[in-house]
Amino acid sequence: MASDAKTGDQVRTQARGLWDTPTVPALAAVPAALHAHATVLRTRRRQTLALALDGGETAFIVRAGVLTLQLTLPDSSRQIVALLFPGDVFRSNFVPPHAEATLASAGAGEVWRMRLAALDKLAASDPAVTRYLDQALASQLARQALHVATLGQFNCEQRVATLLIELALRTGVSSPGGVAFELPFNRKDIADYLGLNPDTLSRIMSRLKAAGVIGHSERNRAVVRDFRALAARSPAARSLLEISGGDRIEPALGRSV
Amino acid sequence: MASDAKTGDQVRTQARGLWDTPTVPALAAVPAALHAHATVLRTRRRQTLALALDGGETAFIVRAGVLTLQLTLPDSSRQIVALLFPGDVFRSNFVPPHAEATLASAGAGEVWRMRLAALDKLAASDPAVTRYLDQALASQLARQALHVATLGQFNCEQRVATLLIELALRTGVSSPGGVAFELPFNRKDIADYLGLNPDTLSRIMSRLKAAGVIGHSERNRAVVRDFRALAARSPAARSLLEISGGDRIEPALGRSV
DNA sequence: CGGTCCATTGACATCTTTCAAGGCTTGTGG
DNA sequence: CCACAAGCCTTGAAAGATGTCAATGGACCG
Repeated sequence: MASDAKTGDQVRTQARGLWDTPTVPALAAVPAALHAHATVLRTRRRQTLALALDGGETAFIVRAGVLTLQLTLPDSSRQIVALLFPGDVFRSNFVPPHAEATLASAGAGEVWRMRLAALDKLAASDPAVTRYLDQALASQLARQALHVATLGQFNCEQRVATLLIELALRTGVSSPGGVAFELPFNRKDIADYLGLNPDTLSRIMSRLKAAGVIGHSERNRAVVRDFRALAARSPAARSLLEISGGDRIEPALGRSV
Repeated sequence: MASDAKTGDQVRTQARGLWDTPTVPALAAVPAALHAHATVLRTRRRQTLALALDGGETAFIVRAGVLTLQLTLPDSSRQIVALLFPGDVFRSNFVPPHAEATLASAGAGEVWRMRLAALDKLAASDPAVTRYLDQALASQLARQALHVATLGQFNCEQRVATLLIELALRTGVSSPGGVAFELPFNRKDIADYLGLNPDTLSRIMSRLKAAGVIGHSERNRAVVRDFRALAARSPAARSLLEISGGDRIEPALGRSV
């Protein structure tokens, strides 16, 4: 079955796909026109971005790093509603009223900010911008749908596996021990994203470590030792591979999921 | 405090807001241009709508009734990802790959269908269409964010209360016993939307009935006897009121939430 | 009238959270 | 360089919430 050769290929393919090229197809196509009209923000870890720019609606385009969209409803704890990766577009009118919404940078990153009106105007005049916005939105909505399914149907372990896969695909780099990546969030953040509690999350991570799926690593970093085993634990693995990893990686893992 | 007068006002206002006028502001503004280019579909209860129109991407605009977007991932049960109400727009490229997605009509309704390419073309040439699509999308994303928070943070009862409020605001009609509305879904559907199991849902409903919050009613219908008590059980009540009910209703309930 | 489907409800199993204790990492100041 | 403090992470035990299974009952349909 030439399994040795295949394995070698997969590793190479993964390393390339995961690190050297833009992981999100849309990112490559961000129209230059946007840059000209946007303010470039360099964000630090945990920095929050004001949603309203002196009263007006605002649009954000993620260029590097990861943003979190947090929502706190009255008498309820915080939910991290979505993770925004490079290429993603966020508009301040995407958040519900009467909710405390926060856009925060998880790690260091770069964000382009502009007035919503300016973006609209740009979109109206430049078809490339329109196409880009459409595509970015479709990708985000698809991911949001997966996230909803994750929260609604998955158990603890499946949720954690799903997040690890998503982060590995987005920000992972192939290294001797497996795919390594930053965890730009602390336990509480991850728990709030996955709708579970930090203690439970910690237990799951310990279990995954014990099973050899992920490795021990420093604070704020993680290493996936056995990507297939991880993928086997998330019903969303195939979908995430296609969305985040592109076609390069998907065939390599198609069989194992 | 003139509370009698106020109560009277509230009831009248609610009845009007909930029934006689379009509940979604965006709906009123659906550009006529869309109608000319769309196929009008009359949907029956449980009818599914094919996502691809002979190979091409498709767009749907809900005019009447409620649609459900269902997602089934491998080795996982079905999740109803979103409810689509009149005015909402759905594009077939909003669903993730490698997932079995279904768009289904909950009750009888009317849907406009057109090719995505045709809609894009229309949006490019008609600013009113663009504005409408933007607004519809923003509203849907805001609701989706609430739904994520609902699934991630709310307990059973809060989730059920949230759905009841949403349906009451969208499709409810003020009647002697309270606000009555169709439940276009069976228990399993509701459970799949809220990420819980039908038995649990049944228990919650019984508890709400016992508490006098909702009334007994025929199959497929529900009556909210005490809207305030219901609103008090959902952290998302205020947000839903503003999104779905418009400003007419919100002040009336502001104090009780 | 009987059959079928769906809703309800109890008993029990399982999963998840809560609470509390302890350990590890990081940063600070001597 | 070490000691100490603060914050975060880990882990056990117990409680609570939710899911599962099975029996029952009620509504609709032929």
